[in-house]
Amino acid sequence: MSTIESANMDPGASGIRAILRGSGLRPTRQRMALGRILFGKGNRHISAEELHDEARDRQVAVSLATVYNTLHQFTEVGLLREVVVDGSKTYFDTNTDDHHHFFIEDDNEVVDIPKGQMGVDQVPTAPPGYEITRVDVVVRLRRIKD
Amino acid sequence: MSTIESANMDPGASGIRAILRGSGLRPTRQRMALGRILFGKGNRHISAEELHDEARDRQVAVSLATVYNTLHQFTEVGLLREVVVDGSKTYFDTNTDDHHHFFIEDDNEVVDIPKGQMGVDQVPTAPPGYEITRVDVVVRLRRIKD
DNA sequence: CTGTGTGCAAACTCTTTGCATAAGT
DNA sequence: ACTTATGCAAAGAGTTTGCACACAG
Repeated sequence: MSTIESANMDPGASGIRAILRGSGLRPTRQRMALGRILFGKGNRHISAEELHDEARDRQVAVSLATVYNTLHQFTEVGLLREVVVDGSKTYFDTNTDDHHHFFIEDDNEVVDIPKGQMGVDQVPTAPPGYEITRVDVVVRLRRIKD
Repeated sequence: MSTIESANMDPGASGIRAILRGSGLRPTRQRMALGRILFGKGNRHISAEELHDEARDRQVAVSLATVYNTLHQFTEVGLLREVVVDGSKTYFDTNTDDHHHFFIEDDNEVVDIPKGQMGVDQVPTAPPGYEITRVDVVVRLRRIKD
C-alpha cells in the first residue's frame, strides 16, 4: 500500500479554483469539493458511485446527478479521462497522459501501468476514411491462488 | 482449443449440433438458431440486442433473456469471447483467437484488427501475486470528415 | 439581477433473476 | 420421466434527464 501523501500533489483550494477557472468552469462548492477529492492526492481511478461515497464520507453534500455532471464536465475540458475496462461501470482517470492500465478482475480495480513498461510496437494503419483517436491497452489480472 | 474451423463457411444445422454437443450444451431449437446466426457467416461482433433482432428477422422466436443466457453459455464453453470496448454495451466476438479490435466510435462497430498488423512489444510484468489473464487492445477510430 | 449549476425523482438502457411452462434425451 | 432450457415479466444496476430552486458573478 503506497501512502504517498506528501503534499507534492495537493493543489489546495486555491489551486482547484484556478484549475476550474482555467477550464472555464465556475468554481461552485460542489465542483471544488469533488475537485479536491479527485486531484488532491495523486492519480486516481474512480467511478461515479465511489466519488459520491467519498464525498459523503467527507461530509460534502453532493447529489449523484451532480457527480455525474461534474465528471463529464471535467472530462470534456480535459481534466479527466474515461477508462473503459469493464462493461458495467465507467471509471475516470485523473491521469490524462498517454498510458495504459491493469485491471484487477477480482476487485474491479484499475491501476496505471508504469510508463515505459509497456509499449505497442505497431499501431495499425487506420482503415481508409478513419483516423485513430486513441489506442487503449488493458492488461487483465487475476489474483494467483495456490 | 476448440476454435471453429473454416469460420467463413456455414457449418449447417448438423455442424452447429455437433459444436453444441461437443461443448456439452443441449442442442435446443433456440441454441441451434442462435448458433447458426453467430457462426453461419464469418466473424461477427454482436450485442445481445442485435442478435435478438436478427433472430426475430429470421422468424425465430427467442426471448431476450434466452439470448443473454445463450451468449453467456457460449462464452463459458469457449465458443465466444466477450469484448469490452464501450461502457454501455457488451459485444460478443465469434473469433476466439488472440487478436485485437478497432472500435468505430461513430457507429459503435467493432472490427478485428488483422493479425500481424498490430503487436504489443512488451507485455508488462504483472504485479507480484497476480497473473495476466489477457491483454486487450482497442484502437478507437473516428470517421474523418472534411 | 441573470444565467449557470444543483438536487431530486423519475425515466431509461442494458442486463439479470425467479418461477411456471416447455422441450430435450 | 427426469432434467435442463425457455419465456415472461419484474427487478436491478448504472446512468441520464427535466424541471424547480439555489447560487456565483
